[in-house]
Amino acid sequence: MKAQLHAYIERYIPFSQEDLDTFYSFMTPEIVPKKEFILKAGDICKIKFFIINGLTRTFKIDSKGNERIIHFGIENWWATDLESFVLEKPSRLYIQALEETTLLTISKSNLEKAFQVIPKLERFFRIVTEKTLIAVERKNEHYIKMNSKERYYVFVQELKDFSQRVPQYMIASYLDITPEYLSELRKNK
Amino acid sequence: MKAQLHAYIERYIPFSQEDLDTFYSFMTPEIVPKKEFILKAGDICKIKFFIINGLTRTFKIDSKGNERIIHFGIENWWATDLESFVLEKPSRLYIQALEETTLLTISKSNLEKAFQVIPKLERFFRIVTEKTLIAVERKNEHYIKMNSKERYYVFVQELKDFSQRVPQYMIASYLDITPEYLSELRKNK
DNA sequence: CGAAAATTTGACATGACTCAACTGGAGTGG
DNA sequence: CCACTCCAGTTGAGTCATGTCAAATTTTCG
Repeated sequence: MKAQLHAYIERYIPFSQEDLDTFYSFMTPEIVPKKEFILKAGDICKIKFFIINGLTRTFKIDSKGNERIIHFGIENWWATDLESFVLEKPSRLYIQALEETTLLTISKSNLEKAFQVIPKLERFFRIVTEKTLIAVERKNEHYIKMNSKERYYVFVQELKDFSQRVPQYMIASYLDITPEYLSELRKNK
Repeated sequence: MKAQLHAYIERYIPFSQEDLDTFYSFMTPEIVPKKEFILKAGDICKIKFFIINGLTRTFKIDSKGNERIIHFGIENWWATDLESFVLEKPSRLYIQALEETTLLTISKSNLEKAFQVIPKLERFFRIVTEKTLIAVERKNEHYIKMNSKERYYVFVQELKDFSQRVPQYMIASYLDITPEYLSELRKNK
């Protein structure tokens, strides 16, 4: 777990074993069973979760009461409601484990301490945030500006194995399609 | 101009006059006339632009040849194609001044130098990137998951004065609606 | 095995787009 | 300062993609 975190960080910056030990000491491992929530709307997101393995989904409830999946999280991703975390305001999002998921958690206060002790972590999180931003913008460009059929094919093509782990109605939700219509699309392949 | 940058940075971190002088020495001011492009698709985005005043739009050309506006940029925003800038690959975006626009530009290599000389800039850009990510995600949540009418009303409500500076067909493009249909929506207010 | 959840099917409704034509201002040049 | 052009915005007719709702079918899992 520690080694995995180390490898992940070293993708972006050089990081000594000492730094790793220090950073790791601010974190708490946690195993979350399937279906359990790690964040609920209304709560303030005070913890960042680094996913060691497993699968999460982040979703909100729209004005009609439907769940809308915003993104999935897999190993080596951070699951957080950044808006809630940064601004310390109640979240509008839910984050739920779809499989048994192993996490490394770090509280906001511990993260700030870590920044003080290991300044290069600022660089690391700057880069990680940039990567996340790029991914989010690419999703928008890719998906939103296509019609449903294109979106579905791009999704399946890019994430073939992943699309097996998730029920179809969740993929529909993520792609902003009704489950019925997605079913239609699959038929007329 | 320097003072404006200083005030902007100090929103997020304390920043001495010396640091400012150093940082500023890596930057180049530039005035871009209306309609001019500061980035074109195909080019690699090697420069970050900080907008002192004026107005830009970032857009792409979709598969049908239509312009799709991704976002606007006003004073105290950074205009960049982050994906192109970070990964050094050809951009798919255009960035164009809609009004005469004053910019502070910094090249990627100068930015890296600045990070080395002023490590706390890492923190600054970490925070700025987080803010940007929050804004992008909020746009998605707000706009994309609503129907056109709702999107339009939210937009006008939140950006009333701004919506005056921009022709209607650009607002339509930003909201992902055809200009004809937006016209329809406005009528049935 | 049985109940609950997920997927499919079909009939119908509608939001949003396309295309073409028209209107009205805002330059621009003679 | 008029005539002309050009561009943004509006209108309307027709169409299509996608959504809604309700029911049937299949799959999953305790």
